[in-house]
Order: sequence, then C-alpha cells, then structure tokens
Amino acid sequence: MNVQKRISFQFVRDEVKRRIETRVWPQGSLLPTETQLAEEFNCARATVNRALRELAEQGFVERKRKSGTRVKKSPSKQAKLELSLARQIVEDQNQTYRYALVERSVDTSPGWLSSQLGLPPQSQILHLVCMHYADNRPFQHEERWINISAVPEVEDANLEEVGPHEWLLNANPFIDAELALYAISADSHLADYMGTTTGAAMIQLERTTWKDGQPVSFARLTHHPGYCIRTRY
Amino acid sequence: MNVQKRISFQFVRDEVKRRIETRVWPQGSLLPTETQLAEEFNCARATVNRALRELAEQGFVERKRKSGTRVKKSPSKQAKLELSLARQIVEDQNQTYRYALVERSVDTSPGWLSSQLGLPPQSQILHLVCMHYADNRPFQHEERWINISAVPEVEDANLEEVGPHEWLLNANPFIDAELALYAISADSHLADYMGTTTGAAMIQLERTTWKDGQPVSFARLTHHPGYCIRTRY
DNA sequence: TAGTGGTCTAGACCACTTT
DNA sequence: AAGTGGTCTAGACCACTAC
Repeated sequence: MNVQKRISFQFVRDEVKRRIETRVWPQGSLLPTETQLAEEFNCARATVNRALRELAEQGFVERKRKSGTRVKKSPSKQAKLELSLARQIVEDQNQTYRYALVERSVDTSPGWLSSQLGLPPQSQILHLVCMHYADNRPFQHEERWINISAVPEVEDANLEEVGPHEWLLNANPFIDAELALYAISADSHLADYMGTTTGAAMIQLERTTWKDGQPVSFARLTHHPGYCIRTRY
Repeated sequence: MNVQKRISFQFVRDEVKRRIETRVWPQGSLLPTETQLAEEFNCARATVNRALRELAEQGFVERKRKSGTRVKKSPSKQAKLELSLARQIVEDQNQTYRYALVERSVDTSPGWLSSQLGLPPQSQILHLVCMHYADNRPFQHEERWINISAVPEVEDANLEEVGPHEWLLNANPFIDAELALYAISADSHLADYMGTTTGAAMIQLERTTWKDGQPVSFARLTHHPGYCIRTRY
C-alpha cells in the first residue's frame, strides 16, 4: 500500500525548484498555472500558491496576474549581512569585549553633516568618539554624530559604560538605516587608535539612521585591518 | 453605515507592528494568541497567522508552539546586499562596460587552492585573470580559479568576450557561494592594473562557489579605490 | 473581457512544547 | 495532557492585466 502522506507546500516548493534547476522548466519559460499544479500534486491551490510565493520571494520565479508564473532569467540572489553591534560580534567570537568613550561634546552641526542628514543649520548635535576592543586589541573605532532634537534624552545619557550605538538601539529599536561600505587607508590619527601603521587598509562602514523620516544619527565605524565580513548565499 | 472593508493580513500585520513599535506590546512581552487576535480583528485565524508569520520573518517577533508569540528583544534586521556581475553594476550606473581577458592557463591546483576548495591534489584547474572597465577606467580586477572536473565545458569556452563569472552563471545559475569581504592595500602589480598607486585601499571580495557539494570556483574580485557598496535596511 | 494570481474564510487536523 | 502555532482544504471572491 502506498501510504502517500498529505502533500505539503514544502514538497511542492522543492519539487518545482528541482524542475527549475534541472531545466525541466528552462529559464524564461512559463510554469503551469496554480490550478494545474494543484491537480498534478493533488493538493489545494492554496498550497501551490504558498509554494510559488516562497519561490518568488527567493527570486527563482516572477509572478504576474494574467500572465502567469515565469522562471527568472538570472536568479537574483541577495547576500544577507548581519550587521550587529560591535559587542555582539566580539562576544560571538568568544573574545572579551571592552568599550571606551574617548570624546564627547555638544556642538552645532558642521555643514557637511547638516547636508548629509538634511538638518537645518545651527542644529545641536552630540559628537562622540569611542573605541571597541576585542581581547584588549582595538576592534572598531566609532565616530558618531547624533541629532539631539530627534532624541533629546541622549544628552543626559550615560555613555561611559554603554556605547552610543547600543544606547540608541535600546532607546529606539525600530530604525531605518542607510549603509555605505568602503575601504580606506588609515591616517596617522586612526592608525594610532587602531594600533596599526599609517596607510593600513581598513573597512569603514557609514551608517545613517532615521526615525519616522527624521534624521537621528550618522556614524563612521572603522574596523581593524584584517577584519573580514563573511556570509553565504 | 460602517462599510468596514474585509480585514487583510496587511492590515493586521501593520497594526501589530505599530503596537510593537509604540510599545503597546513591549519588547519581550507575549502577544495574544492567534485565535484571540482573529477575534479582535474579526477575521480568520489564517489571516492572523500570515500576518504574524511575516513579522517573524522580518525579525520583529519570535514564535514557538505552545509558548506563543513574543516580541523580540533586539529586532535582528539584516542588510541585503546585491552582489551582481561587474557588467550589471557598471551598466546600472549608465557607464560603458568593457571586459578584457588578461591571462589564461591550465595548471595543477596549488596547495593553498586545493585546501581552500577541498580539491584532491593534482587537480586540473583553469586559472584566469581579467579586467572589467567602466567608461574605460579600471573597475574591477578578477582573478579566478575554476575546478575543471566540475565544469569540463569551461576548458573549451570562449572567455575572450564574456567574463568567467558571467559564463559560469549562465552555465549554472543555481550555485551556492561563500563570501568574504575585506580591505587590502594595492601591491604594485594590482596598482598597475587598477591605474592607482601602490598602497591604495581597495575592497576585495572572495567568492567560493559550490554545486551539489562539489567545489566549482574560487575568485578574488578587487574593486577600484573609492568603490562603495550601498544598501538600506 | 477573460484568465491568472492574490487573498480570505471556516473548519479541521497535526506537531511541537511545556506542564 | 493541554495549549499554541503550523498547515491543508475547498470554495469563494477580488484585482490586476494581457488580449
């Protein structure tokens, strides 16, 4: 007796994916309709729908009403990057994390920053410089500017123990960010902080954050030479 | 008359998200059960289920059978990186793309590569060096090693016109890759290729690809100084 | 205007996990 | 053993879009 289990959307999803990968349904071709597939797999259309919806999310197929479901020409895979707090990265590597606040001052926003964040001139900003260490070796240099009017509480926050990044995330976990990632050569100042030599290549991450359309913060996170971002896709 | 539209899963999703963001349901707290929410919103449980499932995917809540749905402490957002072909990146910037094959040779795999890819010793590999240009300025330097036994056809492929990355993706669109991203200083050789000075900081991307568990290729993609990866999350 | 995917429902049963 | 999310069904109607 064939004790066929009830068909799951995973089964349909994986089988359709297999047919795409083995080019039973070549790139650019049209898949059967949901109704046809439901018949073939002997399941409800909703089940097929969920399977195909996931494949669409993953970038294998494109779906359009009336036209049907098409195998994508170039599967547009995306690498997913975890961009955590320095503390989390360090602790995930089983290293000891240490944080130090280096500089703190309240200023009026310089021109370049106002333009970067879209701030009115003369805005008050909190300027911070801090260091993150892993096993007492420099891990990340953080320079940050915070728009005080967006988070007035920050002026009274104690940032000696907890870094501004972490403080901001706690105060406001739901924030939109824009990222830019590039390589820089250490100037003598940075080299000094990072315990390396002038000219060393390092990865720098610029992070601009917004809350309800209001600019909150701009940060430059510079990682020690040799720091490597890894992922899989 | 209150012409209440039929409740959509988007409505439920957004309303629940709003309550989380405004801390009606604070971080770490337990949400009502699907059944309760379905009652409140006057919709089917399946609708609530889909809404909560999406919020779980997006990292706002955590769901466990029997325990219920909990607001996550630190919403674990992930940045998504598009890592396209050099040609695509260049053309997306409305610049003219040019490709050049610089070196091509068939060798036995050196030790470091065998170890990187997990190849048996004495494996035959195709070694390639090529350049990608944007508006005739160096854009990306590509050094690549391909495991010939994994893709025998590559030995006869014409790689004068189409780069190996693009060729491989066409030959086999469904590939798993491991990525490493870091900063390097240009040595005189690379500086020469990239039309820059020795010591310039550049972003280098290492890409190892596998097909059905079999190693296919290892590549080092070096971007011109000033190259910047941008994203939002 | 007709065809296709998009979504909702009401009910059912299952599977995991805590008690 | 009981509670909660996970999923499937069968049917219905809607919304977009190619024709």
